[in-house]
Amino acid sequence: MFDFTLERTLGSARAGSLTLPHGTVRTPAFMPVGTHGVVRGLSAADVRRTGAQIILGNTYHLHIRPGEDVVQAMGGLHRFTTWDRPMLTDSGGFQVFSLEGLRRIEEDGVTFQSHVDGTTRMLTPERAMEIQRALGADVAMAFDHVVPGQAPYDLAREGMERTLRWLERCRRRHAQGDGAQTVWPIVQGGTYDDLRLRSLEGTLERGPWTGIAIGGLSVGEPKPVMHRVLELLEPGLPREVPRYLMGVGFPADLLEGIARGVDLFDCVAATRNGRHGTAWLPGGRLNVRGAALKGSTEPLDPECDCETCTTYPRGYLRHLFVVEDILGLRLVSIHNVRFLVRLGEQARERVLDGTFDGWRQAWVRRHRGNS
RNA sequence: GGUGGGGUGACCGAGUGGCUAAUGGUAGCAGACUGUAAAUCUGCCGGGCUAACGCCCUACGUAGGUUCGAAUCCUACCCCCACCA
Repeated sequence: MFDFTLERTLGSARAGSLTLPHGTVRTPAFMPVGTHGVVRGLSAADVRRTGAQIILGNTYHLHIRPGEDVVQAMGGLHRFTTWDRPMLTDSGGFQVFSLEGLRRIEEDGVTFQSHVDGTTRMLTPERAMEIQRALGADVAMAFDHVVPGQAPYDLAREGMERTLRWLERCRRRHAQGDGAQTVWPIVQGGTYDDLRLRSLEGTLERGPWTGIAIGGLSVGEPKPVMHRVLELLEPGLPREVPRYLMGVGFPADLLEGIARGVDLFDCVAATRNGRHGTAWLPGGRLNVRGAALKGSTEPLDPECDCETCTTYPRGYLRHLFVVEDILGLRLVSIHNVRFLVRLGEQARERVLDGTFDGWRQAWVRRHRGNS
């Protein structure tokens, strides 16, 4: 039910096949984020057409609305969303970081003040696992304590050690389940090498795992630091399970991550930028609202095969943003998601045929700007 | 023809002697966004010079006037709206 087959390695880069209850995921792969059970603005059919093989949902958000009991009663997250391919739910650990000011962290768990209605909600490692079990995604994530990229050593250590203690609790609660779902641990440790290595060691001690995630990156730290942490961890990561770099990233980040041994990525930037009118192109990002696109009959990205690029001229997409029609948000989101999914597909081909590294370097060089 | 009201920057619209290159809003332009509190947020928005502080020019219908100083007061004219002839 949970299997990962490594098809080829090229330096640290890998190509593999991850089999989950709802299907197989060819890696490397980008996973669109569907926090509320929807990849914002896109229908399940839209997402399927981007070639996405697996999408995310979020424990915290779905617990608040509509409630995991409602989702479960409707047949689980797959039936609820009509997305019948693999799914992964994030544990709510990231909200410990992003909802700073609305939450209080204690050893037992985290008390959130709902950003929706202000009600108090408690998330513990056990609760996070129970909620995810009710949601019923293929993969559940361990409940972790994420700290900012600039976090001082003591805070990073506290978050890392707590994440390990919580991991033990997640593992135990998960062991009481029926085995229909797997759980992946998350390596923390901020930007500190010794903490990262201790986190990895402690995580592996509590294994074995069917996958392993690296969290707490792209949360404000400089890019070279993220690369250094990935390079530090890579040799110690088990070869036989997929590695998931959480919350990353921009197009170039995918390639840099793949080069450093990462198999799976997720990021809200594709859809958020899409809604905000920024499109990713091979040469860098483009402001779709920009006056330069007025009247343009060119496709958004002539090299892209997505619905948006094969159908609509730039001048029309700009118009949609100018008149604030929701179609514009959807079309650029579709393109950005397809852009990342396709980047994963291309990277996979290049790993399989042995030309990944040169291709990646040329790609990143061409893709100017820090997008 | 008479009476009353009104003409402010691309548009709408404040302002009724100095703190006003002129509140707000819209439109326009640029930027940000990385396990989604985000269809959001930020900046610019008369012209010229400057890396910047800043300096100069033009500007509140038109032309004069009063005043140390006017978008704001006075005079004439032009135009718009309403009502009455």
